[in-house]
Amino acid sequence: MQVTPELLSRFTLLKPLPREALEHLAPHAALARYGRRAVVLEAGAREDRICFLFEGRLQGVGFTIDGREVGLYFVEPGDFCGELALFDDNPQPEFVIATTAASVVFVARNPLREVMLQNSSVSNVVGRKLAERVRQMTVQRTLLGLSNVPQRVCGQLYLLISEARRKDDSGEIVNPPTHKEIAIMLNLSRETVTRVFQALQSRRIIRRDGPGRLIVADLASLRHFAEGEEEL
Amino acid sequence: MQVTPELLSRFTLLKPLPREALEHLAPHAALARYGRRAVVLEAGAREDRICFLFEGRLQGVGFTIDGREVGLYFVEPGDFCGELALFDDNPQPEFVIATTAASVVFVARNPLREVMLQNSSVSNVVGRKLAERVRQMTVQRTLLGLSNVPQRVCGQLYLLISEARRKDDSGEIVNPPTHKEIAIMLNLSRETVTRVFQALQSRRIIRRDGPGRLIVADLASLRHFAEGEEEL
DNA sequence: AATTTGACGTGACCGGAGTCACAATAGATG
DNA sequence: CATCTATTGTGACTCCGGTCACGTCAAATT
Repeated sequence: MQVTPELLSRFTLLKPLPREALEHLAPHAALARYGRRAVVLEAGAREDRICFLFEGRLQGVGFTIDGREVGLYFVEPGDFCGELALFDDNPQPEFVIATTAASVVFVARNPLREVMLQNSSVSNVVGRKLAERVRQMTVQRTLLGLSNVPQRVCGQLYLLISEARRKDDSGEIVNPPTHKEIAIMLNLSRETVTRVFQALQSRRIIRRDGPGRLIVADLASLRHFAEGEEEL
Repeated sequence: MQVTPELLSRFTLLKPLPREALEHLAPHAALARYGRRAVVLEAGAREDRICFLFEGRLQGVGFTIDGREVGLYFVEPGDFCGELALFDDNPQPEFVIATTAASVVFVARNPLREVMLQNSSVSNVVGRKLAERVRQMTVQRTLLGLSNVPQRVCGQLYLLISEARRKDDSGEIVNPPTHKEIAIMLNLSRETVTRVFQALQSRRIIRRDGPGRLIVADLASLRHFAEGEEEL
């Protein structure tokens, strides 16, 4: 399917690009749709394209040597993944899986590399994004250091909100990850996540709103629990 | 203390630079020495320099909200840290601490940035290095997914060897981290790491050689344990 | 040499998260 | 609508790593 420069410009990474760069990239871009649980990027593959998420939610997933899943990061609409291919030719280190039905735009690696090298301001943007990814991984890793497990879950929920929009004293998470998907992010079992969710629901801090929406009714309380000022 | 271009060229990141670039950087570089436990880079600070490790060992360390230490990565001689400052102006996300007496070379950020932007091949090198860091963090995170704790410790030891030199069926770790420093890398208590080390020593797989050297006598066995083919 | 400090070693206890097993939904699919 | 599958919910039990409380030892510091 053909992709217009306008569509490309809707991604924060590509937005600052000059019009001509976008027109140069558009022929090398393709739209794709994935169902839940589909593999978007394959670990170990020498991917020659970058993946921009248009709608839905993706998750970077690794596997331990004993076959256990490890959650690495979530990808929100407007963001992207597989960007390591822009910097070197090594294989993609982790799987990227659609946690919901998702539509993505693939942009071929080499044209994007060229644009990046010619336009040093673009290079800056990509570098900044990669740096941002490192910071995000650091925060995620720090979450794992919390010995109090409910606190860990609340921290993850809080991260999921700040990444999405958040208003006043409440927020919402669209296309929330399943308990299992949250569990592998936090090195927990699915049951433990379920129990924490139960506790939060009974305290009216969170609430489901249909299939694809999780409402955080009391953001302040959530933050208290995340910061350990109160125990669940 | 003044730094010569020759000294700068001994770092893998700077080695490929043309002579004139090194001469341009040298006046903006300074040598510094740190004692054990000294803070080399401060979290939250807007560092305006990149840190190249000449000898010793550094560790990136974060803190959870409840004050617990979290180990993020080790820095080996020849490598560097604080490189996020090259890409954006956000503060340094984590502490970098000397786990042994260490000598480092600081290079001012802005001159290095200029060299990086002018010489696109240099920009590539820095980008590759950052990508490498992301891969390394991914591996480290995956280690944490292992439910078998001795396996986790063996995996970390194995990583520490591959980063240093490794020959035939044995290897050595110079300036090995303390048990505590390994523990925070793996979300374990110091005592647990000690117990695993005891088990490995009694099986003649590892052995201390003076204060600053850890010998891995049986690398094959270590790998077996790391890969879970055998249980400790 | 005496003292202090920090790293390492080791046992006992206990809490809490993993595991297992199964029930109850809710979404997909025919 | 009926069926099937994935997700969520929940209890019971187990076990293993954290915590605490020491002791030992080597190295640095006075």
